[in-house]
Amino acid sequence: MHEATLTIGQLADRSGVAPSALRYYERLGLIHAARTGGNQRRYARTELRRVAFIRISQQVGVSLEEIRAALDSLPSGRTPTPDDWAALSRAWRDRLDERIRLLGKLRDDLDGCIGCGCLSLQRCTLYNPEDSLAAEGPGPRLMLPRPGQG
Amino acid sequence: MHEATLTIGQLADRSGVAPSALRYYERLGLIHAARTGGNQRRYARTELRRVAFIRISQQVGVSLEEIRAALDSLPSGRTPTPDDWAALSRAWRDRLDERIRLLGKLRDDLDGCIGCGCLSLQRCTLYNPEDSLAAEGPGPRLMLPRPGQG
DNA sequence: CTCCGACTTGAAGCGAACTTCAACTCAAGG
DNA sequence: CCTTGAGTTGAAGTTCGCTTCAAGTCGGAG
Repeated sequence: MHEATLTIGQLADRSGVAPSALRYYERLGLIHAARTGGNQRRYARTELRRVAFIRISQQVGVSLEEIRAALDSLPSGRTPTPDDWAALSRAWRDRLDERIRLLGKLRDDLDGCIGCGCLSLQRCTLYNPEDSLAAEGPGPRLMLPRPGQG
Repeated sequence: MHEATLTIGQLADRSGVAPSALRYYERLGLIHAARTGGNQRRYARTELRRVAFIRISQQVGVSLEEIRAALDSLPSGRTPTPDDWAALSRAWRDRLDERIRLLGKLRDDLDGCIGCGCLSLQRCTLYNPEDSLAAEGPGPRLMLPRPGQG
């Protein structure tokens, strides 16, 4: 016991991420696994940290594609140090600040409009909260919480 | 000029929402339109306010299904008053506060972890920010910014 | 009346992030 | 050796919030 590597089930249990999601992450190049003779995945323990970083980044509102790009920027030769991870985390700080700021503004405006009950389209500050309304391309696009795009 | 009703194109222009989206909202029962003899939609001006409410609610992070439920709770007999709209908006306040609070906590934790560079799964407060990790059902589900889905 | 742009419909597609399924192999215990 | 649970694959399905398309109709100007 206390093996050096983890099976996909073990990584799933320890990270709280479903095996199917882990395989999906691997297809996207977010995590990596060695293979046994019988073609089963064996994860290094450092992959736990990668998975943690992925889930935290998702909470910040970053897409898997951007997360992949961030992970690719980790030093390739050596095992990433705490400082390496801290640098990546710092990169999300501004994202998070901006999201919090926009939501805060929305709340303030909503409070103001609860007072007046206006909801008038062009007039109300609520309706054009300084960005949004910039449609680009097909597919679903929400105005604020958009789970990955800018 | 200054007609009593709006065509779908006019409503689209005035609300900033694409005609296809407006038809979609109608299919979901979020907005309603009368029809001309030739089967074209004619929107009452009050629909403008409904559309505004829908877009604002989306920014708060509410799903179209929940928005529909909220709109259904408006008085059916009369045209909604500013107070009616204010009551609905107030209902989203708590949602918004909670989202802001969670993001704020994430930011603070992220700051803490930038200091230590830990990202350790079970130990780090970042990884289990008091809720999340409750999978239910198929389909995509993000942990925080979830644009509407549970 | 003709024309053209705006409108109608249903069905299909898209993008993200996964899950589910079927059919199969591997690994460990008895 | 046999069984059983865990792992493998590729393909297809799911959810949300739309957009796009094709094929046809409406409506107002000239």
